Amino acid sequence: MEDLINKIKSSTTLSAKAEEYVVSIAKEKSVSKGDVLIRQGQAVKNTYFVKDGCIRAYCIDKKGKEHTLQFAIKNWWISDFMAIYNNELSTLTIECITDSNIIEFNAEKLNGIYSIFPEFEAFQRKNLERHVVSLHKRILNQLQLTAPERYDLFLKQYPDIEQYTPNYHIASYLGITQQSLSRIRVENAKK
Amino acid sequence: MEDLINKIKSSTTLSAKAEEYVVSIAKEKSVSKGDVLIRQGQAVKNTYFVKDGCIRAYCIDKKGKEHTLQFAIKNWWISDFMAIYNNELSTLTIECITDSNIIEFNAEKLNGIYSIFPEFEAFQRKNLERHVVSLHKRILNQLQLTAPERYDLFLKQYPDIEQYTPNYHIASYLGITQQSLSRIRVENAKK
DNA sequence: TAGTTTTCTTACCATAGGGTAAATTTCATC
DNA sequence: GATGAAATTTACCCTATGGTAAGAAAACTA
Repeated sequence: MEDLINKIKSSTTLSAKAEEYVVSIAKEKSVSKGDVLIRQGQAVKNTYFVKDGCIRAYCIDKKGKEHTLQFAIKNWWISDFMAIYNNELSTLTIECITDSNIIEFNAEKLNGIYSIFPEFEAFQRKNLERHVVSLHKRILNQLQLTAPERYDLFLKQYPDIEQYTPNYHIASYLGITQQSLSRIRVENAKK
Repeated sequence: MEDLINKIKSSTTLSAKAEEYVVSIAKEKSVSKGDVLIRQGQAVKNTYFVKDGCIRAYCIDKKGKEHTLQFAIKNWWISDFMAIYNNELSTLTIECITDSNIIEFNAEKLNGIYSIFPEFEAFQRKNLERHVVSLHKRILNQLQLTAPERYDLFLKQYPDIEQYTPNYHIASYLGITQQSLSRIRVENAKK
């Protein structure tokens, strides 16, 4: 919980009351590998802050194939933001890849925080700006890098994620099959 | 200018003073096909609101190949947000595809608006939420759709953009070559 | 440790898309 | 309308990746 409070304090002034409010709507939880926090097609009730562990967000297409949109590790947020912002049912499934410790927030209350404590607007605006930048970068990477280059970059961005997740989730994040990723890894090992 | 003011009013309360301020830092301009508003590698001074016309943002990779990140048409914003938020030099070039009418904002002043008129925080937060959603969707489309499917979707999202821009810019947005797009178009025409 | 399941690798063939080049069409300008 | 430039299509071959399947390795579980 402290990590999160410090994270918030680092980008906005946080009154004692605001801090108290955040703590009051937060629920610390331990979850197990395989647990599903949000299921595709259902209403999205919560947003999660990862204390430790590894969680991923994916969607399943018509053919039943999974596509990983995001991995969340220590100090990251994860939820189906599309569903929350558009007030729709979830298109994503959020699943724990490892046993994890998380902080659960009621998405509605967290969304209502702006009217109670307007100082959170700036905090969230800055968060969203960073989020937009990272998504822009991901799109540009997808456009201009080859699969091996994207894999290199991925390993740099998530240095020790390989110990958390099977490779086929990484392949699904990169937009290739696990067989292709395996070939890339074999090529890399030769060098 | 009215379009923009109405757009802002539709998502935040706008005091007379705030409106006055926005107008005071806005410069309406007519620009010509081929004009470059922001150049890759240089400082980003402005953010643009498109009144009409068509503008695109692209980056050039090591091999000299262009990759289109965004098209902006009527009522859209365009700039190098990565550069602005990270306070870096531009990685994008913003170029007018057609003669256009735009409103130019000094990016720094627009960024300083939050401290002067905090009511803009909510406006910008909501903008950014929508932006995040659209980027998420684009990434998911890239992951789960084939090139012909992405092209279909593109035509639905930008119904009459074909009259503005050569196909090779669309190909570059979709992440394929113009030759591939041409093949797709031939296939589509057969049906 | 043996057995079972999961993950990863390898192999084979099929295919979409890339690279280069040339032909064709469309568009702009005189 | 004639000329030249720009954009699109077509053709050729090549490569990266996909799909399916099977085998090998690793990770669990009893």
